[in-house]
Amino acid sequence: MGGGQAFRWRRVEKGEAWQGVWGGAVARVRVGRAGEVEWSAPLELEERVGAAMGDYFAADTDFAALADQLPWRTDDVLKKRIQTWGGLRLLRQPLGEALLAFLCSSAKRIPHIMQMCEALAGRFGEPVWGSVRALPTWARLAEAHESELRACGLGYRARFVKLTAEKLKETPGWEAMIRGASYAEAHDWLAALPGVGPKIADCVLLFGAAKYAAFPVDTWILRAMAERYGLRGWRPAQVAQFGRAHFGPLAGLAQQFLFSGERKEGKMGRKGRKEDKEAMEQKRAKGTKERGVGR
DNA sequence: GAGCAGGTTTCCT
DNA sequence: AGGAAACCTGCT
Repeated sequence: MGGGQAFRWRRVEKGEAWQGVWGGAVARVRVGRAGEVEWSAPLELEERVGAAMGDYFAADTDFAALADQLPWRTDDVLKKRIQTWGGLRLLRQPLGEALLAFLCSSAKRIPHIMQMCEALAGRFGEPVWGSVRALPTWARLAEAHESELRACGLGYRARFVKLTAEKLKETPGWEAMIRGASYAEAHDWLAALPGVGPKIADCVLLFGAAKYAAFPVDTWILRAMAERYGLRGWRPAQVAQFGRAHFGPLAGLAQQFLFSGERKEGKMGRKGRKEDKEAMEQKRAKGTKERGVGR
């Protein structure tokens, strides 16, 4: 839940459960005594949430079976990650919400992305239950003023949200269009939205449209692929292409296994990060002919 | 308290 | 094409 797929889940009940909000639903999830997943929702929302749960958690998808289709038999790195992260799932979030959340995510850490989402929901979202509000619709965001969005802590992203909202307004059927399109078509369409580049487009498709060919390349994956697959010095677009070629049509699932492993290790020690940075520095120094040291 | 972050755009060479 | 720099804000 804290894996960076969705940003509206938080621990509740002394950390024994998670509470999440999506669409018009709010639910709590915990692991039961026998290891089974239990969920609950406010009584008045129970029916609606129950109907939405399966879709959100992609209950119809057997991720273990999908993971088995990945090339782990010839890839020890991947094999190890799959063994460690066996229960991994890819959420199927409402497409518009995924787009909004990841549009806010650029150059930000998870806690701040969560803050931005809360602020947007609090200011523009419809009430779901008690003080809990949903993320705003894109139609509502199109009505918002950029200054109001900035007040939600979006910074320069506020302009992108506003511009994207206006562009989406011109294409009312965009969600269905994305769902029906091929990965490549959907990716290119999304990446043409203001503030949406290749990484965010891939995240939206992977977590909001179940397009598993998407292979988001962020700094974590860039580092993981550099270190574990010998791709030092490769650029994000190249790594993305490698990922799709190497891991196949389920590359996005492989990405999540690698990503989870890398984040876990990154939290334990920053050594790898430092080394990588030094390598980059050296590379830069080599390619840069001294041209005035301004500053 | 300067530097940086789970990127993208824009402006350069 | 490909590399920097700029863009906001909160956290370390």
